[in-house]
Amino acid sequence: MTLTIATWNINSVRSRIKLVEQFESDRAPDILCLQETKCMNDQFPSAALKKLGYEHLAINGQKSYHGVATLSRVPFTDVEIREFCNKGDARHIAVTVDTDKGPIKIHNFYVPAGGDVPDPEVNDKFRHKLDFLNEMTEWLQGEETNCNAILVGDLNIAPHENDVWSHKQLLKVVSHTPIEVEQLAKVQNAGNWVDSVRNHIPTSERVYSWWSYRSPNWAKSDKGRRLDHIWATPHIADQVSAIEVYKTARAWEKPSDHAPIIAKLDVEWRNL
DNA sequence: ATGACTGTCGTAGACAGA
Repeated sequence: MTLTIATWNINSVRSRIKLVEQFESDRAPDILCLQETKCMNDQFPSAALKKLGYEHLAINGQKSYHGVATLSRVPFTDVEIREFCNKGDARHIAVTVDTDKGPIKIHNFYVPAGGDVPDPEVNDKFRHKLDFLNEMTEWLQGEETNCNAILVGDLNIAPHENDVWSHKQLLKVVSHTPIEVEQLAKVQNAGNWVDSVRNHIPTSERVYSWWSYRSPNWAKSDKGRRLDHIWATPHIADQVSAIEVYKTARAWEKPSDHAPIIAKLDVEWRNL
């Protein structure tokens, strides 16, 4: 038995509940981490998701914006929510599940997008993004270093040259600027995280998880970015046997602008 | 041509996404 974990920026869970159902039917991940749910907890379509087999729901929503949720067939032994930058934003939730390799903590993050201008002096949203990453770094290098963990989500940064359609043209575009890439590396180092997607797909190959709505020929022009990530602590990273970017979902009717990413782990969770 | 868009709230158009 394996454990499959998916991350997907759904861009409104209420508008795209049918797409979540389609994804469950196609790939049936055991744990599905959603970002940009865009609704308060009492508006969350819990009943429809429980029908899909996701009996265990960890939800951190807010009105209109942001919001994360972790849906699971596996029971949680713990749920934790952390607020960043004292803004009251719903951008993180962590669950813990029991496996034959011991407990695994699964962080689900939605990092701020950062607005248009990549200068913290003139753009408060960019400053917020950098502050958020700093807080992540400080927290992760604290008490979070010694347990088995996975960190997924829309981190809104494409770190490598082949994580964007044009490294040169995006160097000054928020999501691929050197300062962001550097800050993301600090977060990664702080938790000793392995980039599981790049561990399975070499950096010489292009990988994207997001394509703008503004391009009607998004598939043909393929001007994407890898904004969504699956990281794991070293021992768990060794158990990741497959990675898939489910690009099919980006071509569905009324899609999210992000595609799901799936990791398959050789980890036992049933009948422990 | 990095835009030719999209969701929420609320009922027009601002705001956010990235």
